[in-house]
Formats: sequence, C-alpha cells, structure tokens
Amino acid sequence: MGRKSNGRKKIDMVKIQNERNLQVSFSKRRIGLFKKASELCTLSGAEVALVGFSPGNKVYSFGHPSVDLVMDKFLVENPQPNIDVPNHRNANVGEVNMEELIDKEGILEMERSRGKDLQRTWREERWWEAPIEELNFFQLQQMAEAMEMTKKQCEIEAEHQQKVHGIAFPYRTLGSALAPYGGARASFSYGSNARASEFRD
Amino acid sequence: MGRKSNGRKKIDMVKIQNERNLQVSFSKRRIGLFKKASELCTLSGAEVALVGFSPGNKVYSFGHPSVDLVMDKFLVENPQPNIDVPNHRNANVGEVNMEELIDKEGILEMERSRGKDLQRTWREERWWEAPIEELNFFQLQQMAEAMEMTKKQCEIEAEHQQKVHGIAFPYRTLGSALAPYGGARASFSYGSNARASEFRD
DNA sequence: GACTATTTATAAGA
DNA sequence: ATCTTATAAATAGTG
Repeated sequence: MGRKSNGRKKIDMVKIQNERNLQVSFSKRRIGLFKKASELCTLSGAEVALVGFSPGNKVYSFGHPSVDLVMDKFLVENPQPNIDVPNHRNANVGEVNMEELIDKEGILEMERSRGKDLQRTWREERWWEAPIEELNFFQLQQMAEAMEMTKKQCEIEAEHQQKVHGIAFPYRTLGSALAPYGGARASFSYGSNARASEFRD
Repeated sequence: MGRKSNGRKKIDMVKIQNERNLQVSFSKRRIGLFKKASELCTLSGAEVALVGFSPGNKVYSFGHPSVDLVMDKFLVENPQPNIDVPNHRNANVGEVNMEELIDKEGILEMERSRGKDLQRTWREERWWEAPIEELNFFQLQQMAEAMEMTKKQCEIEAEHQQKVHGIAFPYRTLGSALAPYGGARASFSYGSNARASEFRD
C-alpha cells in the first residue's frame, strides 16, 4: 500500500517563491506563531505584544495584557523621536464633543494633572462594583476600556475552547450580548486583546 | 542499558508553578518564539513586530523591518487615544459629576429625549465596534451594562475552565484588567533591527 | 480543512 | 545556564 504522504520536507530558509506555497505557509506559521506567543504568556506570565502584516497586508495582533500596554511600556524604554498618528479622540459619534465640552469648563486639564492620585483612590474604592447608573462619564469610559480587553479575551477564549475542546462558551461575541435581535458579525481576533479584525489571508 | 532521559513530557497549559522550571521554560520558549517570528519574515516577507517582557521584566524585541515601522503602521490603523506614553489611563478619573456638567449645558435632556431613536441607530451602525473614545455617555452606559452581564459570565467561566480543564484564562477578574502595570528595565533584542542591549533572563 | 511523514521544539534530567 | 535525549508539537507536501 502506498504511503498517504511523503511527509514533511525540510525547506530552505529563504523567501518562498511559489506564491501558493508562500500563502499557505504564511497562514500555517502565523497561527503557530500566535499560539506560541499565547502559550508563553500563559506558562510564564510574560507580557507580549505581537503585530504582523501578511504579504497581503492584512494585520494580525496579539497582546497580553494588551498590545497597547506592552508597547507603551516598551516605548517608555525606547522612546521614539516622533510618533505621529491620526488621532480619533475628538471625532464623535454622538453629537456632543465631550472633550471639547469638558475642556471648556477647564476640567479636563485639572483632572489630568491629578490622574495618579485619583486612580489610586478609585481602585481603593472599587468604584466599578457600584451600580452602573451611578458611574459618571469618565468612569464609564474607563470601565468600558477595561471591558473591551476582557471582551476580546472572552471571544477569543470562546472560539478557542469551542475549537479545541468543543466547549460552548456562554457568549461568543459582544454582539450577542448587546444585540437583542441576534445580529452576528464576521469580526474575529486572535489572542488576548487584539484590536484589529481578521479576515482571510 | 538504562535510558538517558525520560524524554519530553506534555505539560498543562497553565502557569508553571515551579520557579526554576518557569525560568527555564521561558528562556527556551522565548528563543523559539523569536526564531519563529524571524522565520515567518524570511519565508513570507511578512512584517512583524514582537516585544516581550520576561517574568523578571526584562525586555526583548524583534522587528522586521523594525519594531517602530511595524508599530507605526499598526497604530495608523488602530489609533490610540493618547500615545503620550507614561500613562494614558490615569487621565480620565474623577469626581466630576458628568451629568451635572452636561445638564448645565442643557444637553443631557436633549440626549435623553431622543434616546430611543439614537439607540436604534446605534445598533444598526454597530456603534459598539467603534473605538471607545468615540462613544458618548449613553453609548458607554449601554455598553457597560451589556458588559456587566458578560463580565460575570466570563469570570465564572474562567474559574470553571481553570478548575475543570486546567486551562488558564487570560483575565480572571475585571480588577486584573484595570490594575496598572509596573515599570521595568534591561533589554535585549533578537533579529533584524533590534535596538536594545542584552542582559540575561 | 484534513492527513501523514518528517522535521523541529522542548520538558526533564544531568 | 548548557547539553543530551526521548517525546510532543509543528508543519511541508499532498488531496
């Protein structure tokens, strides 16, 4: 009986020429790489940020605790001359420009200057355990930020669990928790706290 | 003749408890991870940035063409609210009574009166996929509410998974996502275009 | 996506 | 940390 496969062959460590093989190899290795990164975090508690662009320029990311946090930490030690990124902060979905409004009252700067103290106070007071109705804008924003991270974790974990262990996770996406009419989406991210959505590559 | 080794054994994907093993495992896997990242770049021409902090908080990085270039590219697609390194998370904290403030401007009532319409619009627009910085008070509140539900499920599920299947969940509590991160030093870079010097970990 | 044969990574032990 | 060895895991080539 003939072998079902010739098995894996060693390949030269040079750019793959065959376009199709390159594509396949990238996909397989990308998955392996992100898995390794994830495992390193789990096993050792290390903090890792991993960002990659495919040959087709699609972006993939993984971060623990998050890409942002790890990169911020990294940038503190390796300051960049000028990182100039379009800032969406002031664009607003609703009609109210919160920051503008606050700034008008001169409160924004005040708050910024005392950020550290306030943060400690908050943590001690565990404001996030308070009823949501009682939280103010800033608190909600911070909470939502933290939730955003956790949300991704949950989605990722859900996907993972289902795939690897066949375990159904209570919520697969934030959408399912938010959308009463059960509108699902095509967005998916690998790893803890990835920000970009993924499509095929 | 007796075997010279019992060979590799499978290990649970949970944080390694034995301090020494954790250290050794981190070192080995770190090398493996960076090698994989490097190979992916070589084989497929992909652009990759990888930054990691060891349990001892030493930093390691790899980037092709460079960490900076890849991260800049990433940040353009995933803008951060405040890349003003030191701490963009302590700005928004506060005793400001948002509602009061907004009310003063007569905006709160306005928003409330059209809440229903806005809500439908939001859902159709999938506002929750927008950057958190762009959400207004009501959107944040709604999001936080949904999150509140999911949060509990996640925590419970995390506990459960860990117990029953020995699977480490990225975040066990909301608190761990909110907690600040500490500083660190000493660096090492692997691969093309590294920036820092090396120490041991 | 699935399937092997094989290469590669790595847990333990020294 | 480094080396060895047996075994686990990743993956090149195929269908």
